[in-house]
Amino acid sequence: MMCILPHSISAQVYSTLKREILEGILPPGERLIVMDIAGRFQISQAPVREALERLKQEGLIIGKANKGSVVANVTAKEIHDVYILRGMLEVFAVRKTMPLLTEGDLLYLEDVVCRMGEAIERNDLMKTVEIDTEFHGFFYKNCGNHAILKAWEHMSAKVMWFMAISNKRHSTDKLAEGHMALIQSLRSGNVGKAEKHFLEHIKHAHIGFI
Amino acid sequence: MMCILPHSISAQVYSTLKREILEGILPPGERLIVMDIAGRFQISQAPVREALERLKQEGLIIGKANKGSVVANVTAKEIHDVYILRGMLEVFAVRKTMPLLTEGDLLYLEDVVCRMGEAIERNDLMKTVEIDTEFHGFFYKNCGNHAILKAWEHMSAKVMWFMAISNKRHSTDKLAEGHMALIQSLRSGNVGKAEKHFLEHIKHAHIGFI
DNA sequence: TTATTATCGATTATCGATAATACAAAATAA
DNA sequence: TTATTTTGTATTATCGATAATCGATAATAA
Repeated sequence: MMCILPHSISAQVYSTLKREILEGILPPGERLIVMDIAGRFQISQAPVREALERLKQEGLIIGKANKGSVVANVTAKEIHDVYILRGMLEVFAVRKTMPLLTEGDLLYLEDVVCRMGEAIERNDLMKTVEIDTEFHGFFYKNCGNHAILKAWEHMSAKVMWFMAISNKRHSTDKLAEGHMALIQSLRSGNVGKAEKHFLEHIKHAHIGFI
Repeated sequence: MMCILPHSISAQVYSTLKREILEGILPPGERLIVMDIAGRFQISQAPVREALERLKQEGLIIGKANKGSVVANVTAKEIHDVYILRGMLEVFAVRKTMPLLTEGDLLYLEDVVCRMGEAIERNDLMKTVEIDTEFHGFFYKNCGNHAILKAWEHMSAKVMWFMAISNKRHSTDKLAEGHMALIQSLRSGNVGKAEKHFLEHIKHAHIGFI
């Protein structure tokens, strides 16, 4: 209950609206009227409300009481704020995960990057962004700290949004190579070096793309 | 819309259920049936679902798809995980806020601690916990990083829960004094010292009370 | 004019009922 | 017996309609 199931109606609405926000089809400031969306999907208001609630909690939309919701605005300040938080968390996650990495893990990560390369090849922006999130999410999932994983899950939608915006302005060519290089650092066994490498990677992803 | 308004029905249900969870009236594992709660408050299911959704997102309850929700369990591991995360965030928040503190801010914080003392006097556990959250929330609100404030808001309900549990086992006598001492550190102007003091305070609040 | 109050339209918040789902237990077949 | 299918029950997920709320605008009074 109240879990947004993969196949539930609210989940479909959530996914669709999220994609449209990330792709810019629903630009910042665009109003999201429950009844309109319900009509568009030919469903009742309840699942729409649930989907909007989740988007709001992830910061993709802003809702005012008894008024409607609008697509949030992405500011440089906000990207910077998230970068600071993500930097702290991800450095921690990499530090904790790295000593536990198996060869199987590294092969998995390389496979993820391969799939990312394929998504980039066919210009599939959404898939590219999703796979990037899968790559970084690996460390949050394996760092052994559930609270930090939750914090990542709370902000990952915004990170995806930032990435989608920046990748429309800049080339994604070097994205897969950059991740392969991260794996190289992980293989090196030098934790301090890997932490710095991830931080630099994040910095580039957030600040460099403004 | 979909903001839980202070006076909306869903907000009342949320507050009541949260209080009952924190006070232990609803113990871990207790099932929360939408229809039952709706009947108890003499309302329909919609606001109940909204309240449960929020409790779930805060980690106070766990919901399985198409099954009901149950009150979550508090484990030592979980308290430790939240402590690690909170330590990182709050040290950052204090570091950023401290140089900006005015005398008015310090007087406000002292007033907060006074009110905390009063709540402790009259054995008002919930109020004590709320005021503690207000005290620490001050730094998240003023650190200038909205993402970190959001992260705090996501975990503060759990922090309140941990505190409520621990304060039922241990005395709250020294709680106000402890916070006054924190303000002393803030007045000292020594940022490094204050950071360490806050970290020690958090450590005590989380780990020491298990 | 200016301030205050009343009305209106748009949109959410809430309602009560129905449909869909998952789990457990009972029935059936091998 | 053991595995599979069916049925039943508890509970959520969804529905369509009504009530409550907000902001803006119009009407009124000073």
